[in-house]
Amino acid sequence: MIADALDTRTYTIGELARALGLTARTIRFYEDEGLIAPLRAGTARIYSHADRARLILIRRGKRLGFSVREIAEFLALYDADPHQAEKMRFLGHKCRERIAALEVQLRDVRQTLAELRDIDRQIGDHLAKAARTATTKADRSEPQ
Amino acid sequence: MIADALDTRTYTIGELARALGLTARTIRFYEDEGLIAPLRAGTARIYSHADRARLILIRRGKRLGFSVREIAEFLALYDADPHQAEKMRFLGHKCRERIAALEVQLRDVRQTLAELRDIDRQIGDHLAKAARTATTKADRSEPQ
DNA sequence: CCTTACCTTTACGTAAACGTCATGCTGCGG
DNA sequence: CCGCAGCATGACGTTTACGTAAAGGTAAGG
Repeated sequence: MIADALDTRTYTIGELARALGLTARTIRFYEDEGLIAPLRAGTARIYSHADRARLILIRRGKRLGFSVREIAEFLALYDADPHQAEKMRFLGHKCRERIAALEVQLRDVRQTLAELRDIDRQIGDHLAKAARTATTKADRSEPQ
Repeated sequence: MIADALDTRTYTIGELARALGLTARTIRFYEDEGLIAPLRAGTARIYSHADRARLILIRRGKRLGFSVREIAEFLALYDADPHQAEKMRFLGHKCRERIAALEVQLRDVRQTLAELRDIDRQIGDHLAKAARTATTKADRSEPQ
C-alpha cells in the first residue's frame, strides 16, 4: 500500500536537513535537547516518517518564535499518553497556556499586518503622486 | 488640552521600564542598537510620548519573534521620510517582504491554534470519560 | 549634611542556538 | 585497494540579547 510505503520510508539526517531547510548540526542539536530521538543503525541515525513530521512541528515552532524548551513542552502535548489523569490535567493546563499565548500572537500579527498594509499603501500612493508630478514637469518642459 | 497634556508628558527610563514590563538595561540596549534615541536632560534620558509608542512597537516586534535588527528595519518603515523616491521604493519592498513573512506567521499561528484546541478538547473528553469510569466503579463498590 | 532613590557609563558575564573545525568510522564506485 | 561521500562524536567559537556588578553623578527629604 502507498500509505505503508510512505510510513515505512526512512531518512538519513542529511536527507531531512536538505528537505526541511535545516542543517544536520541543527537536527543533532534538537536531539541533544530531547526534542527528537531517532532510531539507530549502529551509530547512524534513522528517521521515520513520524520523526520527519516531528521536525516539521519543531520548525514551525521556531518560525513562531518559541524557544527550544518551549517547543519541547509543546511536543509533549502531542505525545500525551492518556493514562495517568494527573499528567493529562497538567498537559491540559499547559495546552491552554499555549493557546492563550498564541491568541495574543494572532492579535499582534493581525495588527502589525494591518499597519504594514497601510504603510505599503501610503508608500504606493506617494510614489504614484511623485511619478505624476515628474511626468507633469516633463510635459511642461517638453511640450510636444 | 488633554491631548497636549498627553503629548507633552515625558517619562524617565525607570517609569517606562515599569510601565512596559521591560528593564532599564533593555531600553538602553535598544538605544545602543539604534532603535530609539530619546532627548537628554544633561545625561539623563527623557522619553516623549512618541518614544513610548516606539517602545511599544519594539515590544510587539519581540513578541512576534523578530530580532532587534529586524525590528530596526521594521521601525524604518514607520519613520520613512517621503522625499527621496529611491529610498521609498526600497522601503516599499521591505514592507512587502515583512508582510509576506507575517502572512506565513498568521497561517502558522492559526494552524497551531487549531491543533492545540483539538488536543485540549481531546484531553477534556478523555478526563471526562475517566471521571465517569471512576464514578461508575465507586457506585459499584458502594451500593447505597 | 546625610541618606535614599534615582539616574549615568563601562565592562565583564551568560544562556540560547547553533556554526565550525578536528578526527575518525563506513560503505561503495572505479 | 583507494578515494570520496556521508555519517558520527567532541569540543571550541560565535552571535544575540540582554543580566549584573562597579563606580559615580544628582535631586529630594529628614
